[in-house]
Amino acid sequence: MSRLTIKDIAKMAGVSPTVVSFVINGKEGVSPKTRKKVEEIVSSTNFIPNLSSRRLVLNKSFNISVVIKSTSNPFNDFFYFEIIQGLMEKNKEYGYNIVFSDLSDSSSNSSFLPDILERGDADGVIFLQQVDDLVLNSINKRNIPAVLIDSHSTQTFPSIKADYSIAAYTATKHLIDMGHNDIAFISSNFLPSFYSQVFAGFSKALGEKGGFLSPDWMCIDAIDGESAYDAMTKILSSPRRPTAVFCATDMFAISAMKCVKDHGLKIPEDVSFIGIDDIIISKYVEPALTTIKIDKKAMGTIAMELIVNKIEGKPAENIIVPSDCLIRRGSVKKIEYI
Amino acid sequence: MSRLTIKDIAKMAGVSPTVVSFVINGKEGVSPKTRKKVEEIVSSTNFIPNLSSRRLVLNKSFNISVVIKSTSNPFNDFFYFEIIQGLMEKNKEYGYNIVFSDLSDSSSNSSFLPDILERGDADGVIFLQQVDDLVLNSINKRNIPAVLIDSHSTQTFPSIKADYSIAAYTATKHLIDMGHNDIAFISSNFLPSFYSQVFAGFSKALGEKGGFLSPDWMCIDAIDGESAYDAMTKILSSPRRPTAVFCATDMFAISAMKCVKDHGLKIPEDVSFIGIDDIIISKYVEPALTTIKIDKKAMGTIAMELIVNKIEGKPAENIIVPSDCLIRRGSVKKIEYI
DNA sequence: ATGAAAGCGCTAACAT
DNA sequence: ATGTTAGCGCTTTCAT
Repeated sequence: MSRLTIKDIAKMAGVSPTVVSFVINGKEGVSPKTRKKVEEIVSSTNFIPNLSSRRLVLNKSFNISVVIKSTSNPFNDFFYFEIIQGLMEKNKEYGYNIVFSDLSDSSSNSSFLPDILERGDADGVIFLQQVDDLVLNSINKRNIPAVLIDSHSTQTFPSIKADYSIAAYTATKHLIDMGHNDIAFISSNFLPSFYSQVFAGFSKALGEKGGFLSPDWMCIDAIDGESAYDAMTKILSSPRRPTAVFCATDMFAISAMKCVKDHGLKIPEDVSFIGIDDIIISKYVEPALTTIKIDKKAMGTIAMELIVNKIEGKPAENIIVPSDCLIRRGSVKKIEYI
Repeated sequence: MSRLTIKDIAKMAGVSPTVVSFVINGKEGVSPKTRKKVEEIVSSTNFIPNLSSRRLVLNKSFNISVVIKSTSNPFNDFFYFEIIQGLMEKNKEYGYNIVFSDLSDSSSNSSFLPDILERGDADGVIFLQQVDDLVLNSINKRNIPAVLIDSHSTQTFPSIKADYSIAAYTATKHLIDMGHNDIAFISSNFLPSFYSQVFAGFSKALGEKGGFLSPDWMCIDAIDGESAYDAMTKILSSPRRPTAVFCATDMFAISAMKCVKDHGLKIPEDVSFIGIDDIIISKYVEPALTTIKIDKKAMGTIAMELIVNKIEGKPAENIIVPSDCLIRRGSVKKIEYI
């Protein structure tokens, strides 16, 4: 027994397929009486119109592509997963198919895009985190509606970002409020826009307090857990030890904390730590990491709204999610001056 | 400028659409000469046939649905993500669209299935972790090819599982080999098949050594981090303290370790811990958790193979992934008898 | 080996 | 308000 078609329903209702189509799509121009009859038959037979034929005739795939860039870094996965939850939740309102691709997809063929985009099988695409400009150029050329999440690209796509300057300011300010003056700095400068935001926020907070930057304590080339660990080793080997360390990401903080513990020092008694992101794991490290929450689920939710707007031809502005939410846990000690 | 169609290519090559279709799909019955001509035009124009029309005529969606059950438990997410990576990686060979749905999808309508399955828009479905029998019954009724990952369902779908009996045995054996005799047990009995496997492996290892189970140290109703914490509290309040704790999941272990630390005890000096799963976070807790690795990426890879086999009508057996891989880290102390 | 033509299930213009 | 009909872009049967 194969599935019912719109023709079957039409026959059963004694009307034409057009009428059934109108009823299904909630269009005007059907008398209340026939509408009701058709609706009854549709619901009693559990009829669902074949999506493939709609795709063909409407020239719409009902797919939204979500592309993530595969890295070997498991921390990114945490970041992704929360965004994805937001995406899926919001999509329940829209009913698209959320199709995942890994950007390394494309390494196989000559193009830069995942297969689904290459074959024009997505109505829109959402990019998670950093994307190459090459990829974005391809998207532009093909005129595929796109939005960027937490990207630091210079391209002009609607994007949803955090304000890392505010986040860094809030974090540093907290350290200062807790009595810290001697604050080390660990960041990546791999993404210039990210770095400049973070540094701006950090130095603004420090400047307000009349504090200063100690070159021995400035590490700007961390890139992953390991290099953050190394950075911390270097900081600890400097003549004076900072009372607190500001880290541009929780991932850096967690690795640097490990370094401090390996040196036999106590957190937060000997050194305090603060991060940015509030990745899931931060709650579970010892001590739990004080950090600035970047609301990744909200990023997903908003991204979904933006892409649907774009697909429907409505305007879609850039959005910046609140980035000043301090999550106080156990990694920052209050210094009492007596 | 709209996209090229097979007709355009046919015209350019001076042949009929049929021939182009044959060439694209690698079918016999085209002279080498025309085949070559068509191939050249196809590749020079970057022609990719419209997937929607193939979907319609072939009655195939080219979608594989991956359904995850949304829980509030972030640990599950780690588990998912590794599986998903395996799925996506393997899918590069097949080229399906991997479409994600959250099972709570269905709460909106009267059915139990995600929309994509309800409307017959997936060629197959992969279920991650536990699924209700109600859902599986619906799948059966609709004759949708399905495979189960790490499910403890009694239904007869091809499934890819870990052997938690072997895992528990390996873990407990390691504790014993490290000199432990007094071993506490924390597990969930929520999924009977999971529980019986775990208990069987645990007691087998203990029995071989002539050890015994202390009722005070048996907790079988942990269900999440919190309850595992509580279970550990109870164990610590018993007259004698175990030297080691076996935990059926890393998540239980991590929470129970927190409890032990909160009691001012040291791990592994005072109490040793072992878990099962090797979730990402286990590497980062303090001390890093010794555990049994369940290869989740492999589970994803294999699941992809199985579902494609099923879709193509080939046989698809059950697969059990190796479950005896001990990952030694810092949470188990060797007891020296002097 | 190649081409003509029907048809997959729907939508939407166009009649009535 | 309702029906007829022509496609959407492919695959596939059937002629040639």
